[in-house]
Order: sequence, then C-alpha cells, then structure tokens
Amino acid sequence: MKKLPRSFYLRSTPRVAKDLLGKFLVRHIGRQVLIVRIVETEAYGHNDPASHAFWGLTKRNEVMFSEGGHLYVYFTYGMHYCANVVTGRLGKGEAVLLRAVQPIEGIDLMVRNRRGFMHRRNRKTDFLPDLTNGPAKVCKALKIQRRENGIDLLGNEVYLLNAPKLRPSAIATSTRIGIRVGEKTLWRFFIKGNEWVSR
DNA sequence: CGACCGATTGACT
DNA sequence: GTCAATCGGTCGG
Repeated sequence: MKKLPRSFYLRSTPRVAKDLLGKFLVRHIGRQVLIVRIVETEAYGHNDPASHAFWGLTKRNEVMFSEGGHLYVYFTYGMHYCANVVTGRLGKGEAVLLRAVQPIEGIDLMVRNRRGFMHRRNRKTDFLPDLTNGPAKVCKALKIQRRENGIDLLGNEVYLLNAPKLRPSAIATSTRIGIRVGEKTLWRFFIKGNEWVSR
C-alpha cells in the first residue's frame, strides 16, 4: 500500500473524514512501528462553531491553517492530547479528528503506552475493549503529543497508507460527540459494527 | 494578571 | 447515570 497523496487531503473535510475510514495510520517511534486502522472520525470545518479554528488563527490552532496532510495535535482538559488530520488548502483552517482506531501491529506496545490499562484480551479476536476507542486514548497508545503537532503526513514519522474504499453501506453517520455548539451537524463517521468504535 | 472552560477519561453512586 | 482531575488557551479588566 502507498501513502495517501497530498491531493487526498485537499478535498472537502467531511469527504476526507469519510474516506479516512479503513485507511492505515503508521507511527514510527525509533525502530518501533505501530500500525492502526482508522474506524471513527469527525469533520471540523470553517464556519463551524465547534471548530477550534472558528474564531480565527491563534497560536494553538495555527497548524489547522497549514496545508492539508499535516497532523494537528492539541492538549485539552489539562491532561489529554487529541490528533487531527488537517484538510484543505493553506489557510483554510479545517481538520478531521481521529476518534477511534483498530490496532493492527504493535498492540503490546500500545498497551504499555496506555499505562494503567488492564483489560483482559480476548484470545480469539485480540479484542481489547477501550484500548483505542477515543481520541485521547489513540494519542496515548500511539505516543502522540505536543511534539508531534505539525508533522507532515507525507513524511516518515507518522503517515497514512491507502486502502480500498469502503462500501457506502459500511459507513454510519451521526452527530459529533462532546461538543456544545454545532451539535446538530452530521459530521461523525464510523465503520458500522466495528467493535473498536467509541461508545 | 485572574477567571473560565474544554473535540476526555476513568472512577464511582 | 454523575463528577472530579488538571492545566494551557483564550479573553476580559
């Protein structure tokens, strides 16, 4: 599989959010490689009151205004990081939040990165409930924090690999989670029936 | 400066 | 179901 090209990210944000489902996120940490499959996303547009970019450019959200295909990481609630894929052209200020992923490779390292995570593993399916079913859990498992803010996804540290597009019928749509404005917009997307999706 | 609060999580009634 | 943790970003004075 090849890296997603820049052009993938330079499209409408809800479109990118939907098309990111099923794609693989690769995270290199030194010699270690972690791979996950994206199963849940949320789009944040401009003119979107729920978006960090709604009130314009600030020091915190400046990466959101970079060219599509960069990683926007923000710190919240005094203890959590969340990761986004920047979309659109330079200055647009849009992004897709990675809400949940399915571990593919490096699961044991992800468990260690999650420190305090003690669920039992289902031996048949390898299913670890709650390991990566939330945006801050994803960052913890993949060791994505302030340092990773602004990384170019066409580089070699964090990047996305293409995968066959999912059937439209395999994708579900809903309102976004945890926001107090723009809560009626149907910009959350997830893979139907996937057990790694957040609750 | 001081105050408010968040694209969350985990612990607990 | 409820709620505290914990602190940087943002904004008002």
